[in-house]
Formats: sequence, C-alpha cells, structure tokens
Amino acid sequence: MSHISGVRQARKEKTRQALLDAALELLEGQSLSSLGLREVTRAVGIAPTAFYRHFRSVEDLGVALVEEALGSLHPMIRTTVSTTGDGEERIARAVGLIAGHVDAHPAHVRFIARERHGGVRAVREAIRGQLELFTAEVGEALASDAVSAGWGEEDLLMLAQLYVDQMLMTASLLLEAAAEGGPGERERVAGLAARQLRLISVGRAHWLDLPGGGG
Amino acid sequence: MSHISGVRQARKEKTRQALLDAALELLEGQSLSSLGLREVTRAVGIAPTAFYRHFRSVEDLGVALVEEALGSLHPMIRTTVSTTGDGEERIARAVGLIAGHVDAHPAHVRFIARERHGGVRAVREAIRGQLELFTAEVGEALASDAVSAGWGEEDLLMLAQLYVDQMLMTASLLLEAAAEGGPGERERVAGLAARQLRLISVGRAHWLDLPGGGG
DNA sequence: CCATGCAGTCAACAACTGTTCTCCGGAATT
DNA sequence: AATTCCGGAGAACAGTTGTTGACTGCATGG
Repeated sequence: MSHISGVRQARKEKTRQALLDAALELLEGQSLSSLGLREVTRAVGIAPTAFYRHFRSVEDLGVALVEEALGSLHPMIRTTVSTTGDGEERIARAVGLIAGHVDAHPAHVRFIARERHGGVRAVREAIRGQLELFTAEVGEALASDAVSAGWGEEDLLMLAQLYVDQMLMTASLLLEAAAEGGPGERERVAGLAARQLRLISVGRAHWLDLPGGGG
Repeated sequence: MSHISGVRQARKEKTRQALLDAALELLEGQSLSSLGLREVTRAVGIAPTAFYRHFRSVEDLGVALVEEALGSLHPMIRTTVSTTGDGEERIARAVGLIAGHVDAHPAHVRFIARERHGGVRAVREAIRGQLELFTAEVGEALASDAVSAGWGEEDLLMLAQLYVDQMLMTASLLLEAAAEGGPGERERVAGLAARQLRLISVGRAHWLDLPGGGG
C-alpha cells in the first residue's frame, strides 16, 4: 500500500498503457463493439489471459479510453472559454486550439466521435458524462461574461451545449479533412467553423432583443 | 427482363427486406462493424449462404440501409424549410416534424447517428453523401427567403450545414430521451432544440449587421 | 532470507465466424 | 411440354473468439 513507485506497479502501468495504445490504434478501422480481446493482446505481444489483469472486458477498456481522451481536456476548455479579447480573436483562438488538439491526438478524437453514439452503452454513458461536465464548465464561464448579463440559467446552458456540440463537430470534420481531404481542405473547414461560431456569437449578442427574450 | 411483377422477384424483394429489417433490429445493441452475416440470416430464418443472393457483404447491406433511412427524407426536408409563416411557427413545426420522425422510425435514426462516424468506411461515405445532398437542398431553400437577401453562397451553405447538423443532433437527443429518459425529458429536449434554433435565427437576422458582413 | 502476492504463460474448451462447392425445387422462358 | 434460371439448403472448411484452470518467475513486505 506504499505510495512509493515500485518496479512492480511501474511494469503493470506500462503494459496497461500498451493495451490502451494498441486498442486505440486498432480502433481506427472499426468500432469498439467489434474489437476483440485477443486482437488487442496480440498487438501488444502478451498472452490473451493477461488482459484480465488490467481490465474486466473490452467494454471496461473503452471506458478507460474515454477518461484518457477527455479527462485531461477540462483545463484547456476552461482557459479557452474564459480568455479575454475581441470576439473575433477568441473565435480564431478557439478554432486554432481545436485544430491543434486534432493534430496532436487524432486517434483520441476519432474514438470519441465514433463511440459517442456507438454500440457500447457503458462507453456512451461515460462520454455523455464528460460532455455534460464540459457543458457545465462552459456555462459557468459564460455566466461571468459581460455579454451574458440578464441571461437565465437555462439559456446559458442551452448556449453552452451548442458550443460543446459545435466543438465536437468541428474536431470531427478537421479529422476527416486531415485524413482524406486535399491540402486546402483543412483551411476550408477551419474557416467554416469560424463562420458558424461567428453566427452563434451574433445570435448571442442580440438574444435579449427578442420580445420576451430570456424567457 | 420483363418489367412485370413476377412472383419470383416479389419473393426475393421480400426476403431482402427481411434481411434489412432484421439487421436494423440487431443494430440497436451494437455497431455495424460487429454485425455478423450469420447473425442476420439466423434472425430471418434462412441459411447463411442465402445472404449472398442479396448482398455481397454486411458492408453492402449497410449502404442499402443508409439509402432506406435517408433516401425518402428529401421531400420532407424540402417542404419543412420552405414552409411559410412566422419564425417561431416554423421552428415549432420543424421540431415537431423531427420528433414525429424519431417516433416513427427510431431504429433508422439510431443507425444513422451511430454509423455516421462508425467503423465502416463505405457506410460513412454513403451517409456523408446524403447529408451533403440535404445541405445543398436546405441552402437552396434558404436562398429563396427574404431574410437571406444579400447573402453570399458560402454563407448560405455554412448556415445550411449548421441546420442539418442541428437536426441530426436533435434527433439523436430525442431518441435517447424516448429510450431512457423520464416522462418530461422529451419536452425538455424539444424545448432546448427550439431555443437553439431560435438563437441561430437571431444570428441569421443580424448577420449582415457585422462590419464586413457577408464577406 | 523466506514467504506471500501477483503479472504473465500455457493448454484446452465449446462456440462462433465468413466462404466454398454441390445440390434441390419451383418459377420463368421458350 | 421441355428447358433454363435462380433463391435457398446443406455440409464442410480453416480460423477466430471469450473464458476456465493450473502453472511459473520475480518483486515485494516481514
């Protein structure tokens, strides 16, 4: 029970990570519900039975992958949304950050996009939980913004969810663009995403102009 | 080569449809990339080898399912977007139509949401093709609307894509709400979707207020 | 230094997969 | 009435799958 490293725990963590990495790579060409336990262990180079020392099932590994893909993203989101500056600047920075993340972790992005509505319930729910967390965080950041003065809680969360979904959509499109699009496709998609964020921004700025606005 | 019905072709079409139906039902709990050929034929009650009389592979069947799920949706979309009336009325009607479609064809909606980013390339591309068709149609309908006067082609398609993605997102959320949400969850999701459409509408109305708007 | 814990191996299990080739019966054509 | 066509059945193929139990070697804690 010692908190000191230990050669033992280090080795275990290493092959656990190898399993996660191998699974993520194999998942580029299929869905989680068709990923086999033996397939993963074969890719890592260990016996099939060793899998059970780390995960109870492939489904379990999938949930761990969700944590790995989205868990470390919260600080980045927080700082992105609460960053100051001109509206246009913020949009450009947000799109740039998304594009950078897609470039740095394409397999993670693909995994989330694929399994968000995928065939494994536990994984779907894990993703949904993380996204709800994102939505709450974005909503909180929006609340402390001058533009949101007079907004109701419900409207804030509505907007936050719109932003989160838009973020995911953009990430997925950028992934496709990088994978099979031409050289200019990346810029086209990034420009499109920026435009859509701009339109949402405009809607946000005039939201309270509505008769009965904020209701 | 006769165009007359024929008992023979009718029988064939019948079991072909049975295969599609059985596959769609089996896909409620898994993804296409894990759906087995034998699994489908077993559910229909025919020999595994008979599958090849109708589809070359499960992948092929998946593409046929895309056509079945989205092919007949174009007229509904066209009439929905080009319908007249107050903005709020149109939003309510659109959300209502989506909810009705989800109720009538839940398995189709689930299939599209799941396989849009799923593990089978040919199916992903078939879905993408249909959605691009939707986007073009919505864009065309938007062009002949008074609010869109002075809009550039690129901005119109940007807005159309926003609408199409929003439509899919709403359908998927309504499906979840119907499946595992409480009694009031349906109305909550419908209200949320209407609010998001409203915000997009506001953004659309003030789009050209921007300095350099429409550029 | 010795005993415990534990990651990983190995062999074996029954069940399942996609695909082939051969055959049958009944509709369609002539 | 005779022949062709063709959806479907059946058997067999080599591979694959998840899970079990008993095992080995080595880092750990006493």
